[in-house]
Amino acid sequence: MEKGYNTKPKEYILLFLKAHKNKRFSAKEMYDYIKKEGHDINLATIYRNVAALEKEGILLKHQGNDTNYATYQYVENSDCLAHFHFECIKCGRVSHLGAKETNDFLKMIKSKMGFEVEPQNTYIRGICNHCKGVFINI
Amino acid sequence: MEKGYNTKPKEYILLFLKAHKNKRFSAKEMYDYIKKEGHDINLATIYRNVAALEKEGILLKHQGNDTNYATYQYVENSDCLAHFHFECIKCGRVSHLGAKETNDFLKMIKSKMGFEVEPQNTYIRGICNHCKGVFINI
DNA sequence: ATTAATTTGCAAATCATTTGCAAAAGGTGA
DNA sequence: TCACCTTTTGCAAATGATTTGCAAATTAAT
Repeated sequence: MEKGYNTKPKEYILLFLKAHKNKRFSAKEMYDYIKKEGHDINLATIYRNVAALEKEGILLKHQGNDTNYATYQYVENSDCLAHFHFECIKCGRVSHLGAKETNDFLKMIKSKMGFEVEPQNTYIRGICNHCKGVFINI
Repeated sequence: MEKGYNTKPKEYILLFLKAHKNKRFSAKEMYDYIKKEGHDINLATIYRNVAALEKEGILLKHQGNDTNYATYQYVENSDCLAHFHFECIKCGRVSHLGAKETNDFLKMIKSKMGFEVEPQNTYIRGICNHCKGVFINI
């Protein structure tokens, strides 16, 4: 769960982002949407909250290469959008890399290469634990 | 070659970036360096020039995920030191991830997942800089 | 309810980047 | 080389996203 106090603004932000999973919104967009829903909120509060939520690993932050503002999105840990896949070149089994590790990697790629990666399309190929005999063979 | 007029400021910028290949600099950093070299230049001029040079594909632009400013770098077309590959889902172009980044990722995978990855078989899919209108890095 | 710690709202501050405009410089062709 | 037209520069002001200081409000625990 999220750390810190449970406040109205934080709740509005998370409710909104969870209701629009896997889409990315700028602070201003969240602000407008939440206002439109009839709730009062302050833009600075949104900035403070998304910064904290990102640090906690609850939101993903994106800095577009062509836009001058950041966007944030809520992703389920179990969502394939959030992670890389492994495909075993021997048995074809596909496993899933954690969202956190994936995100660390995405950040690195982005900062080092300026490359925009789409995890859901990405399969990393190698030899899986089964086929290596590390665990039990099928 | 670069388009447009050949002006002093443009020359200073390119000379500086070419003298520091594969490193990235913010507009302000270029400004400070060029000033320190004893040349006069204006910050707005730097912004206008790097924007143009990026459009021409001469410079790579990076928007760091943690910084709120863009950086630019001059990259040789022939630079290729990688094992990991990027495959653009738009144009199919394949580029190469740096050896350092590849290795960092391999280590992470190994320690987190016990997974043995074979980089040469691995294609990471996304949208390449070329298709984003930035630069080709083959 | 009291209290201490945290968070909010507001307005002002920051900071990177962009823009308008007049002056300066580049390139071309006579 | 000079005249001419186009592009680029420098400057200062504008913009736009994000951050910050601070007093007031809210939270969670006692």
